Amino acid sequence: MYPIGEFSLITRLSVKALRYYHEEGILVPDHVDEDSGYRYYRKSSIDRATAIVKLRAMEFSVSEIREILLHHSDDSEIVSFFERQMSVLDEKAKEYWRMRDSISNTIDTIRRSEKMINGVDDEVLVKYIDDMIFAGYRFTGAYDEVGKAFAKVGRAAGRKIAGPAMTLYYDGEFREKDADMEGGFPLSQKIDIPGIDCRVLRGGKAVTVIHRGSYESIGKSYERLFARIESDRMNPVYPSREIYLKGPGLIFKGNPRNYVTELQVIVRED
Amino acid sequence: MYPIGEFSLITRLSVKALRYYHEEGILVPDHVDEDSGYRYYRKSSIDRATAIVKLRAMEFSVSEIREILLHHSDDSEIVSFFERQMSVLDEKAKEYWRMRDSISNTIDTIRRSEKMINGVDDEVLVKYIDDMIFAGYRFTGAYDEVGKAFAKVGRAAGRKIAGPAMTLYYDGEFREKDADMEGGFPLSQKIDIPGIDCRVLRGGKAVTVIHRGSYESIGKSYERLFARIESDRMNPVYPSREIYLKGPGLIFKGNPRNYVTELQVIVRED
DNA sequence: TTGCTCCTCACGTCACGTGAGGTGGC
DNA sequence: TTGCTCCTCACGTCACGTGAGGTGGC
Repeated sequence: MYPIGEFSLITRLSVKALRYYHEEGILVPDHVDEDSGYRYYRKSSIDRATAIVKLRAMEFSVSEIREILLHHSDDSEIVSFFERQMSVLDEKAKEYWRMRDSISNTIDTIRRSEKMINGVDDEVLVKYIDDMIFAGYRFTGAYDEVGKAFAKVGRAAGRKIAGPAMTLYYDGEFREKDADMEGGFPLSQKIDIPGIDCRVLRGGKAVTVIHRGSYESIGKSYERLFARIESDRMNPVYPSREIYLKGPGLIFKGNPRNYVTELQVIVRED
Repeated sequence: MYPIGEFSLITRLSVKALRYYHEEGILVPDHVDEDSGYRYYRKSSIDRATAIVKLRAMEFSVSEIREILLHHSDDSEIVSFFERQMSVLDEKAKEYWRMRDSISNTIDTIRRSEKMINGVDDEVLVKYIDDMIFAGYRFTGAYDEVGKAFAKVGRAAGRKIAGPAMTLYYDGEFREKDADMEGGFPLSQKIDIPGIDCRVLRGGKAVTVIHRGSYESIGKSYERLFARIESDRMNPVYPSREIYLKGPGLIFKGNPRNYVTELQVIVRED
């Protein structure tokens, strides 16, 4: 007969755990001294204790273990318990993996954004834009409704997103409630999802400018950009583009004064 | 200003959760009526609430969220929190996967054992045994020390184990304390681990018998087996084999009366 | 007498869920 | 007056960990 301390060393169960298992009735001492209340365990109780250790390691709850120990004494009888528990653990593993993956995605997005706004030039520039794979959702509405397009395309493209959100504007003018526009993302690979238009978006010579601050004041940056187009006698080609290098984040909205948006208008010289 | 119920619908946080976040100071109502104690939230608090929802979905604790919200208001500032949390979730996912895998292994082992004892013949038989890949650990000692060999080989071979535990006996006689024996498992693939001997174990014509019950009475089954070898004038080739078709389980020891062991002695006819 | 082992409360954990019992405005 | 929304306790969760304060045998 072992007192609780020795039995604890043998079974690698803490003294408190042994007392708890006694209380819960899944591992009752073989003898309890009436005067002192000391618990004593027989050698033969070691098997039961190690079975409990193994079942706990499989994350069976104490009450499930009670159920198992009450009715069964052979491995082959509890295969169905194992099967159920396996799918429980499987789900948990997958769930944690999904969460991990989502955080990883978030980190990537933030990092990409940091890189892109690193050392951008605030002057109006003429530059050549590369072709890119782009997935977008086109609709007619108010300018601030574009968020739903990002959400739609974002869900569909997931890990294939390769750059910041963009909006394409098909009208050559300002329209308060019925602007024709398309929100989406550049991708690393083509996708084929109904309702989403994924194709190669052609680049070319473009006039661009960086807008810093909230979207309300974006008109002033367009003014600078179109001034240059006129002075250089270039012809704008629509859709024009807005690229949200840094906008509201995934967790925090952030301070709009720190938002960074690139405006791009492809031009044609006749 | 929204009362708590409306704010709950907007943010998809339960009323109780909102009260708890108030108590914990991470989401304080914008106004609390002094008389009634009613909580009211401004529209501008929705962003903070959705940030909390997203951080909770990443399994940040409430106190971590308090820390984050106290000092930060832009995604780019909390990348290090994300990185730490990602590795935490990564570990959890892997841990659950290991547990899942271990249960899956346990199930496979039990199933295999059930299959093998299904319809075995209790008579002494002469049959041909196939070659097999076998990994074993050979040592000299008492018969009941073979468990350590199974543990050693089992850890090394893991998923490659393809059948029940076996012992090979190299002495042609009974030896109480210094038997020369080897414990191990048949494998599906060769392994190369120092200290463990993995090779093809040759089969051949053999005399076999099934022993049912505890190992203490195994002598009687050997008696039947050797009686047949003698009566048929065959010559035994060592090592002989014991195959534990059903022995103590991974969780329960089970009842020794239900143990099933196959004894095999390869024979040569001159 | 001192140390050691053991005992029984009692409280804490973490993020809420679930009543019980009561109030104020439409 | 009735319903509805909200309020504040208070207790429960799950498997123990962590003291506090005390006892019995060597």
